Amino acid sequence: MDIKYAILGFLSWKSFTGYELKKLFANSMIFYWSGNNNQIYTTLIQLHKEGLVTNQVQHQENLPSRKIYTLTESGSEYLKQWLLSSPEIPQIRKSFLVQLAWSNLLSQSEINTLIEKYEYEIKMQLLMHREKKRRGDAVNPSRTSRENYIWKMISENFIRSYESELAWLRELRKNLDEL
Amino acid sequence: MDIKYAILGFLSWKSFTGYELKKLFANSMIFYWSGNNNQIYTTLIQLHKEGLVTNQVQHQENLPSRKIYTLTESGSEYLKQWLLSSPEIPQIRKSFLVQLAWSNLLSQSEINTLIEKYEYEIKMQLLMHREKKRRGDAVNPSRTSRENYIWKMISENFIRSYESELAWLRELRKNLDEL
DNA sequence: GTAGTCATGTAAGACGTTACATGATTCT
DNA sequence: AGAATCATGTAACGTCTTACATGACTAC
Repeated sequence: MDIKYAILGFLSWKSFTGYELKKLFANSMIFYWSGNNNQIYTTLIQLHKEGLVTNQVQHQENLPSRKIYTLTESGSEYLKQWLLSSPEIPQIRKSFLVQLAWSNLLSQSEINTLIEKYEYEIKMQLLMHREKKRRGDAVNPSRTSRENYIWKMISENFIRSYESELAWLRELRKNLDEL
Repeated sequence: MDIKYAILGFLSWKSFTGYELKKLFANSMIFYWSGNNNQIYTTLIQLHKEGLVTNQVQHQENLPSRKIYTLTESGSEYLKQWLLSSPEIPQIRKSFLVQLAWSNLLSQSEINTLIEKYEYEIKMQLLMHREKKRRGDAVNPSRTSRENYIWKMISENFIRSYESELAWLRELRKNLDEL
């Protein structure tokens, strides 16, 4: 999948500048791109060339001008086509599992340390996500109750992934200790 | 993370040719790279330059020659250093969640179709993994009971991820129907 | 005075994929 | 006859990341 659909999605919510989009990407987990300049600005320029978005330059005093991007009719159509396309299977890459796979080269205590470090990282992620959900400061267009529910469930999806990982880790540790 | 550690890991198990490694990657989920020629052969050449592996050319009649790669002492050291390094957090990319996020543009029945398609894909993945585990034909060095257990738990990790996803999907569907 | 925000853009490079290239052998 | 396996390698390209570049303003 491509960042362009995520950008078109944001613009289907409301108009944004590249700078604003960049921050939205940087602060979200669902929209998993880093939010680096290169990708955002060049994608916007390309979408503009293809007529999927228009922009309006807003001059400001004492601040740089901003380009406010708006979705066009054909942009909306293009996005909708993608929304209806068959979902891809999740791409899950856990380099920790690769470390574990070759942990035969490590001692029992080195393995335990490795697992503990990973467990700590996962717990931190979980805390972050739970805190974001609790504070309700996660991005959420919330145009309808359905949309609001869907965005909450998207947050919940991440939380459950981490919870499932922790449950798995507890079992792993317990059985390794008994071995 | 880099494919080179995964390759060094395989070679810490036993010697392999590039072609064999390619198939190992293509058939495994944990070692999530596609197993394309370019990456494998060029990485092996680079590892050889760095002295982390050596190779021995084996000429065969009626078949192309093969280069059998073996881990060196310094390759083993290099791998071990990485094994001891702090695990990265999992990289989870679910483009389906991006589709869901902007599903405000879709009708209720279009959303349901989308969810059903995704559910089907996840179920298929789960079946595949369960079947692989049941048949016991998944790659597993199984040099010690500890290693055998760890590799089984790695398979289990994938199965649980998909099970957790399905449980989440059931809840999503149920509540969207009631909304 | 150092760092951060606002705002846009470019350059260089890492990582990964598909496809191209060769050529004999074996299976259906 | 056509496809797959064995075996190595290269080319072209897509995607994403970090870092560079500018310049004014604001906050500590």
